[in-house]
Amino acid sequence: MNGSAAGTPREKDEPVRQRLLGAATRLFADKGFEGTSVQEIVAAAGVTKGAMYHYFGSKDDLLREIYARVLRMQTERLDRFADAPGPVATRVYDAAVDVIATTIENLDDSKIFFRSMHQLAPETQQAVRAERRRYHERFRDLVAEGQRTRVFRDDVPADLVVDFFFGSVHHLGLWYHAEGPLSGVDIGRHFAGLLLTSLRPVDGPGPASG
Amino acid sequence: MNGSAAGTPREKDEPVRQRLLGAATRLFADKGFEGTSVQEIVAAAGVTKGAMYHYFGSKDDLLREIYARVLRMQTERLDRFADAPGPVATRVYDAAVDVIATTIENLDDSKIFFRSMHQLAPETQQAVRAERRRYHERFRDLVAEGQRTRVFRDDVPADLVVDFFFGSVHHLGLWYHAEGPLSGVDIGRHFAGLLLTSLRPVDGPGPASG
Amino acid sequence: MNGSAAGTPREKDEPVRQRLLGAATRLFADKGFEGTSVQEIVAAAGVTKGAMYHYFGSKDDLLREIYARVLRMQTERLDRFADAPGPVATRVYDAAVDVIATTIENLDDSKIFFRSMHQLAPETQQAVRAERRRYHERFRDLVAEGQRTRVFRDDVPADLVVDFFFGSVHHLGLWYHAEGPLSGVDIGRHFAGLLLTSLRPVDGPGPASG
Amino acid sequence: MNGSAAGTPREKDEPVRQRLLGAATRLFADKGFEGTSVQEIVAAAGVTKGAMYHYFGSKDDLLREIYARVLRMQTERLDRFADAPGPVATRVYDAAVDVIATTIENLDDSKIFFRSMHQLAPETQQAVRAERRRYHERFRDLVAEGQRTRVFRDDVPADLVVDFFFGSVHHLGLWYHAEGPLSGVDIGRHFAGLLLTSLRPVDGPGPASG
DNA sequence: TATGAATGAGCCTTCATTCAT
DNA sequence: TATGAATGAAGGCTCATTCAT
Repeated sequence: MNGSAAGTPREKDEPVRQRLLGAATRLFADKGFEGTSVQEIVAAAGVTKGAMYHYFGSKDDLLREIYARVLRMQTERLDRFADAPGPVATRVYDAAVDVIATTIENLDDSKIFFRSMHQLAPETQQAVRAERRRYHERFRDLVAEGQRTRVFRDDVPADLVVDFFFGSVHHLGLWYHAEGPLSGVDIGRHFAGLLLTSLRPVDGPGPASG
Repeated sequence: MNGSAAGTPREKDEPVRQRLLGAATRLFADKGFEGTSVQEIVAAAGVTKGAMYHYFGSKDDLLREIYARVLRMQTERLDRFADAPGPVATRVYDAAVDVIATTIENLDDSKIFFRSMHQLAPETQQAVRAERRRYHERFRDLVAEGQRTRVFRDDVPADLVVDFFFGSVHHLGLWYHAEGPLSGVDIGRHFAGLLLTSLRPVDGPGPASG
Repeated sequence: MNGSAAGTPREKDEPVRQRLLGAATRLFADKGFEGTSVQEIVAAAGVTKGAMYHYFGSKDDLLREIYARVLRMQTERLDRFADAPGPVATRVYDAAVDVIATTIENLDDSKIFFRSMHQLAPETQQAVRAERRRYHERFRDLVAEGQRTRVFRDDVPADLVVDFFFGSVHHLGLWYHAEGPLSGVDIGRHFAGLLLTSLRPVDGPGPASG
Repeated sequence: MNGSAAGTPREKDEPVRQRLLGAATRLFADKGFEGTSVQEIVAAAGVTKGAMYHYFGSKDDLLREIYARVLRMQTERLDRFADAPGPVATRVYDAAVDVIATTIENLDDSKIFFRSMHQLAPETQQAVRAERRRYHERFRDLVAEGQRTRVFRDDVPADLVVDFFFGSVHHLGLWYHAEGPLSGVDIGRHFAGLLLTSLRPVDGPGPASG
């Protein structure tokens, strides 16, 4: 018989834990992991230090959870798009639009991801990299499928295409602002369009021949 | 008869200052700005703390100098390529190859640049952003020139094209390793090729139509 | 069954805070504010640095508390004597004896007060000066009352009389030693006697005419 | 054949030394001895650190010189007044006026004297105290002479009278401002008048009997 | 006589974490 | 489940002083 008697159970059961993760995400994105003190996090979450150490083993633990949450979501979504029916070009396009729109919806997560990787404990860091690499390979396999079927040019290694595109994705947190005229999906369509176009078979690697 | 009499005086005139900047660059890239202690920097440079504070006003000052050095170099190089004669596609291609090769040659600088911006004092941060914006605009103007002259597609805003491409550039530090099979110029040619291809006039924005 | 159950809770409720203030007072008086390190204070109080920064925001904060304590006590005592019934000469005499005896009882506070004022933050300094000025004015009004009623000579501005007398008070810390033959009240009676005599109406300002 | 060829020799021979002492005096009075860095002193004097360490053995040495200068001047002046002809009351009065006027003319010296004593090396401190004590005794002997000759009341120890009066003198630095309406001599006459009056023979030690 | 780069010890403060309650 | 006092290590920085020139 706990607090779930009234209100949505999910949000009532672990409100402290969620508030802590939310506050930590916002602060880590704004000021960096090392630039944020545990005191600031618990103050922003409206709890005390003792409470935080009840739910999380350490400050690093908070960061680890944030990474886990991001990776879980990204993997789930990519799987859905990659496993969908339809031509490979469409699947790549849709997955590309989605990853950009999703990244923009969770821009704080993205800011943290590439800025704070080196703060994780070595083993955690390796685990994150491994999971990330699986994600990369999933996307690369899609590209390679397009290359095998002659839908995409094959003079650029598929791995390199993925690094090319995901650079643009990861960079979003450094320039995108919600106040601008373009929504996340707008950006997604533009970027995915550039990606698909860049993969069209070409005559040569140099500057446009025409 | 040492090198300072007639030879290159660079290594003898400011050896301590240069050693400090070098050590700081390496360490900041490896462990982050906040993860690196002044003690570690001076130990790596083989001097004492007092010496560091003789040449730099603070730890922040070291970071500021690193940013200034990067910006100066990047601006100089882009100007050279943008002002060169020849068709706009060639100029964009050459500049794109160069920025990637140069970034890879100075990968530590690149790692620091986008990870530690928020550690700079607000005014310094603004100055860096302003200088960075000028660089962005210089590149964007090249793209826009190509769009005006119908060499490039014009259904994607030139600013967005620049953000798309430079995401890939800035991301290099997160995956490129010198031990791989591809040199900086190799990567540059591949990425610049993808960029140029992505800018070819297209029928529509969706997944490749034909 | 310790003192905190029913006895005086003072020693048990805030032992660390009080020990810190006591140690700081003693050391600041001996070696000056800048000549005393936080390390020395916490060692003398038998706690760690972290504990000190749990109770006080900074080393300056300790000094500020010492000033506040002194000012509170002095103001309270002067008010009591000034508001007492009886002729003005008696009230001035009693207040003068008391301030001297009290100063001698808290000689460390007195040593700190006039030696370390310039170490306070500008705003704190102003607040202390303002409170000190109110004290001065309270005493001055007593003197002025005596001048108006012809009990005291009125050829010396009352403000100047107060500065004259309180110089002697503040100077106590520089020469008084408890080992001497005279108690605080002894000194108080002598100094108050000199003050009262100096205020007797006179023929002229020059050297004694008779 | 040194720089004394042009200009007043005295001021030309040791201009650096004098400028350093002047700058140090001003800064020590403003910010305290420990609150003033050697760098600030040499900057204010317009010389370099090396120059300072050429003329003075240490920062402490500067302070020692300032104390020596003050003591020398005060002793000289008191001697002149004490050894003058005339009644003892007049000599005390004149000496009292002079010490106040002189103190006000050199208020920075006075501020330093009582605030920074504890910064001197133990031996220097003892030497200063000894010299100071000789000064005190010289003045006390004047008072005692007046008591022996029945010009002054003798129910207050002469030593105490001197401590009483010199408290007022030393306190000047804490409240006197040149912008006020009263000159140094004005204050001197008022304070000396209060002193002389306070020394008139009285009926009893208590509050004025009338 | 004067320079200024370099030293090295020490200072104030912050902070993640623990633990008795 | 939660508190908050207390710890202890580490961090950035200042500064009087020295020394080769």
